[in-house]
Formats: sequence, structure tokens, C-alpha cells
Amino acid sequence: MGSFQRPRGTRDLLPGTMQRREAYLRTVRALMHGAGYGEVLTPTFEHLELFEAKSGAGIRDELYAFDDKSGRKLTLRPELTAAVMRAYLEEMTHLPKPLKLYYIANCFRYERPQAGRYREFWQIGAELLGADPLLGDVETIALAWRCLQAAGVETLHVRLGHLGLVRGLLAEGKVEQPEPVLRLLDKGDRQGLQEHLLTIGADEVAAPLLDLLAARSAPSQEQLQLATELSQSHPSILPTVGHLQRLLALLHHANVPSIHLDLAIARGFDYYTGMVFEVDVPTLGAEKQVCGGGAYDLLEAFGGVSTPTTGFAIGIDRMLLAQEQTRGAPAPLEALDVLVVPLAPQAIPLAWQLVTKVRDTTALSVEVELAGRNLGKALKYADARATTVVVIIGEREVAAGEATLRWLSDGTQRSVPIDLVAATLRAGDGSAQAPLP
RNA sequence: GCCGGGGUGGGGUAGUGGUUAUCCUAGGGGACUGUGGAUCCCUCGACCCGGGUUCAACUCCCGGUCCCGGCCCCA
Repeated sequence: MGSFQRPRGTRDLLPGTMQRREAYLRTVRALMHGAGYGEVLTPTFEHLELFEAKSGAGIRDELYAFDDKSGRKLTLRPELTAAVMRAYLEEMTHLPKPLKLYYIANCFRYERPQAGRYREFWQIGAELLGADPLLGDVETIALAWRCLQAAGVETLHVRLGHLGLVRGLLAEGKVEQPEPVLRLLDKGDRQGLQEHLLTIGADEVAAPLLDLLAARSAPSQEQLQLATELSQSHPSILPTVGHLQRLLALLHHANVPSIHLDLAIARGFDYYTGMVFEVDVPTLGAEKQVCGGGAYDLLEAFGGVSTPTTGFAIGIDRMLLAQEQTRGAPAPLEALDVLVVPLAPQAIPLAWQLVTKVRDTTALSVEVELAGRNLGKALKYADARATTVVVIIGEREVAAGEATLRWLSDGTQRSVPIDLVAATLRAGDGSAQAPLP
């Protein structure tokens, strides 16, 4: 080992890992474009005030914040939603609504690293501005579900809630500060909630809130039933109950299966206004949440015109960890399709002509043997690289205007006229095909 | 910020208050200057860092650091 280590909480991604990751991200990009979303990329750093405006000054010690040379207060972005909203207000307000944006980007948080939690991590996210609240909710959850499914992870638990319920009840109960209640609900701290409601004198809504909490893991239909019953004595939550009923029905048609209602989910920030959802991979351990999202409105707080927005963010790193649990860890290097081995000095020009032609006319990965090894060593190297075909060009081949193609899987060989090698490789002949990682 | 478990070549490991620090694997080379995955040989390469105890520390103690698991937090 050299003298230097990577900074704490960061990772080096090697070729095999990158190949798998890029395959997933390619799929995600295709899904996003297929749903009409356009990709955006915002700066890696922003003004500190942007994130303080979104999440409060308390997040400051979790940020990579710094002063630049002119004394500006900046920070590496801890997430993308605030930045995308900022960019929308700065450059995109005139675009037709609904506006659909997505991003794939790295974020930075100064937190204690754990399994699945890094100081530099990557997110896939989408934001939908100006849609009808119900239809926007369907669209957002359905899209998140498609992106999650594309990773081939076996068990995904989706939990869906709606802040209208609890906020409605709290408003009826004249509770001035809903945040502590939301937090206790989200944590599932029944006793703490009970005590807190007693302290603030919110007696009349204590019973329904505790009922919602107690029912959070019950089947969705039972929770809906409970909410419907509550709405008879608490009419302010009637619209929310109807919204959830319609949302669940529509999600069924959007092919999103098995959503578990959890009416106590809170995602404790003010700007969440309606639907909220979270997705877990249970086998990931303590840091098992791979996706979170919901309906929010940040634009007013950012000095713009209030606009209903829904969005989600997926933790790429955690998704890939979950993927490894089913697929196994990737090999460190990518496999090689073709290795061209010149065995004589006069074969070297031919080898380069050939490799150039194959690169121009096929999607195969092709190398010329670059270490000047003899054939035995070259074959051994090819084997270590999981190569499909070795093209041998020696004195005999040069004289005959041919190349010898050797398939490493079964050792079969064929002589092919040099002009036809690229076509033969492109045709694959059933074997010159890169296996999926 | 807190609690617990760890740290020996690139990966996996053995081991001890005084050794030439073990073995496997991977990398490089050779046996093998036109045929791989085998075998044999050679080679490269390590005790996380700092302080303390000691005649002597990789080993014991303290601190730090990094990794792992968990708490807090999770935008």
C-alpha cells in the first residue's frame, strides 16, 4: 500500500463495479425518458443558505460547508431536491407544466459512515412540478417503482402514508407545533406520544392519533377502514381518506403491487404536504431505506410561486448493495471479448489494422496483446481476462493472409481470411458475445 | 456525538514478549521463443499510526485512525 488512503466514508469504484452500475443507470435513464422526464445536472456546490432555507440551520453540521476565497458561504450539496427547485425558479418557470425533471448525481453529508451510508453517495431522483395532486402521486410512485424494480432486487417493501391525516387531526385539535408529534408518530414511540399529547393538552385528538399508530402495520384495507371511521367524527380528514382510496386504486392499474399503507409515516419536515412514501430492502440492515419521496411545496419558501410538486430519490449505493446480495459481488475487471496476438514482427501492423477494423465495426471489446508475450503467456492472460476469442497472427498466418481464431471456452480453432475476421467476430458465431455482468 | 467488535503482503490467513513472521491466492519471471485454465521453481510484497511499559513490543497498556455492527440522525 502507498502512503495515502481515501478519505473516510468514500469509496473507489473499480471497473467491474462501474460496469454493473452503468448498466443499471442506463436502464434508469431509459425509463425516465420513456416517462417523459428530462435529465438535469446542477452544481456540485451551492449557497449554504439554500439548504438552510429548506431544512433549517440545524443541518449545518452535517454539511461539507466552506467559505470560498471571496468569503461566500458554500456547501457541497447534501441532496438534489433543493437545488433542482432553485434551478427551476432560476431558469425553468416558463416551461410548460407539468414539468418532469430527473437527475443522477453525487451528494455529500458529514455523517458517521455505516454499512450502506457513505459521506459521498449517489442518488437517482425525479421531480414533477405542476401536476394534479392525485395524478402526480400516481405518476411519482409508479416511476419510482419502475426504477427500483430495474435493479433486480428481490424484496422491496413500499410504505405509503399521507400527512393530511395527521396534520388534519392536529389542526382540529388546535395543536400549534405539529413537528414533535409527527416525529414521535414516525418513530412509533407510543408512550412518548401519549405523554406529549397529554402535556400539550391535545386530549381530543389523542385517541385517533394513537389508533392510527397502533394500526400502522395492519393490512391497508383495515387502516383505510379506520381512517374512514375517524373521518365521520373528524370531517377535516375526509378529503385525505378519499385521496388515498383513489390513489391505491390507480396504483393498482399502474402495475404497482403490494403497497402497505402506513398512516403514521411522517418524514418530519414542514414542506411535505400530502402523500409520502418510503421503500426498504429489509436485508440491508440498519440503513435499509433505498427510496423516499412524497408531495411537497418548496417553491414558496424559495421566493417563487407555490406549485404542487412530487418527487422521490433513490439511493444508488444501497440499491447496488442489495443487488449484490442476490447476484454476488462483481468481478474487479470487465471481461474482454477479443484479444489479438501478433507473434511475429511483421504481424504487428496486421494486428493493428484488424483491431481498428473490429473496433470500428462491432461493439466488442478488443485488445492487441501489449506486453509482447509469447503465445502461451498470451493465452494465459486471455484466460485471466475471461476472454472469448483469441486471434492469433504469426508468420504462417501472414504468409497465408489468414488469422487463427481460437475460442477459449472449448479450444476450437478456425483459420479465417484476414479480411473476414471482423465480420466473423461480429456475427458472434454463437460465442463472441459479452456476457452480462 | 455515543456504544460494542476488529486491523499481519493486493485478497484470505498462521503465529509469538526475543523467530529468517507461516501458508494459500493474486501480480511479475522461468521450465515452455506457435497453443491457456495444470504442475514445478524463482520473485515481488505485510505486523494501521503515535506514545508508554520493558534489556527487548508485531505481541502488553493508553491515545488516535480506519473498517464492521448498532444508537442518534437520516433532507
